[in-house]
Amino acid sequence: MGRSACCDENGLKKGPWTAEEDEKLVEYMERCGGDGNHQRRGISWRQVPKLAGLKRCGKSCRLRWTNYLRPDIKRGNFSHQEEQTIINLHKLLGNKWSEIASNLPGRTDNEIKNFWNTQLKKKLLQMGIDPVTHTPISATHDHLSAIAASTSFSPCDWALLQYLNSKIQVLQNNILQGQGLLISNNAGPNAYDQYRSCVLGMDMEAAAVNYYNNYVLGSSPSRSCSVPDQQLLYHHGHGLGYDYDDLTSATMMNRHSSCLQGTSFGTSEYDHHDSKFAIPNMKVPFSTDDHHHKLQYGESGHQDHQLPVLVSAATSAYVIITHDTTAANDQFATPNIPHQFSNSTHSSTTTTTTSTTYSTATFEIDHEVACAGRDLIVMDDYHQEATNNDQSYWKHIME
DNA sequence: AAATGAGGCAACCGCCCCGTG
DNA sequence: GCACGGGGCGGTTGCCTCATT
Repeated sequence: MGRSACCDENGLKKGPWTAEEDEKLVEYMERCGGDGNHQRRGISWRQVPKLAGLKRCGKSCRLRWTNYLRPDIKRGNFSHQEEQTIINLHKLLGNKWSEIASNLPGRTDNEIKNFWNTQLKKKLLQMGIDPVTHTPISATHDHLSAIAASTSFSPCDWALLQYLNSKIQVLQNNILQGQGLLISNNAGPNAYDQYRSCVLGMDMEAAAVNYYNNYVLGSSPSRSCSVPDQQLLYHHGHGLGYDYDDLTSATMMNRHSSCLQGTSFGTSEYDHHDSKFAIPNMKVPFSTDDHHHKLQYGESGHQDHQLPVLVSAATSAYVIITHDTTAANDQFATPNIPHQFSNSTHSSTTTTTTSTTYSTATFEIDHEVACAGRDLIVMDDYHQEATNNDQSYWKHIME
């Protein structure tokens, strides 16, 4: 037997709340000593309207209080940081608005849900990102998405798959160009390949062929997946770091020279300094384990804004560094530009959102640099620029 | 100036989960 | 184990505002 809706009871008001009703509810809640106290006293929300002198159902009171009248609610536009937090959490959690809200002090699930539905969704679509899957909208990626959804990867596999994806892009490009299935025609070994071969003893080319034959052409996934699609789908060389502290953010877009030209891959954000956002069962090369932390920055160093980028020989790439220049946030100077970009062309723009001003500089990684197999680590203004080609470094932080 | 449409957002609805008797 | 009530949650609705015609 279904339960009757709480508002079905006779004489109860529905619809928008008046100032007078708000006042009564606030007065009652204050009398109770704040949120939750009435519950601690054993008073249910159902009793609240009676005690507060309201002709509303308890549920309506609860919603009005939690979504609007609560004193700790933050009003006003969402900041750039909040936006990014929502996007990142939505990527990990989906439509778990309450869970997302719990990470945004002063914001309610309803508010976040509305903000997502009315603004963020559109924004992502404009960027060419599917707001449901957070993956680039393209046939190629849809195909890979389907594969990713049914396969599972160990931490090492994850890194491997990034690499394999770059190979697949090459393959697909070749197919498009009628060149056949030559997996290594234009991609010489880079430092990353060498690292994998030498440290892990893996034959990358063979692995790529194998992967492509079995999982792409053969569509024969045999493992279960614990890694979100988008992590697989972001092209090898995609930026993986993201600044949660709103000082500098960076996005890596990677495109293949022809088949993917013009395709926006959008952002690939991953909070690598706060484990609560970490994707389960995934260890990324730049994980913030203490060992790495001390190794790179000493006991008290920071690495929150470190943005490692692996650049495949098969790709050209852009790095977009977005720097928040909102007065309140501009505590640090402009981002360091890694010397890898010193000879690269770049452009810059300044964007102002409702609450944030940020400048965006785009740097094209020189193809020769990419082909030289440089493993780039892009640092923000907070830290020293760092470059690391050192296999021992990667070995260190990946183990 | 009036009509219309679009977008934003507060509020509601219905389902689900969990605790309790 | 079952029924019930309370609370929480996500999806949806409908009102309000503002821009456009």
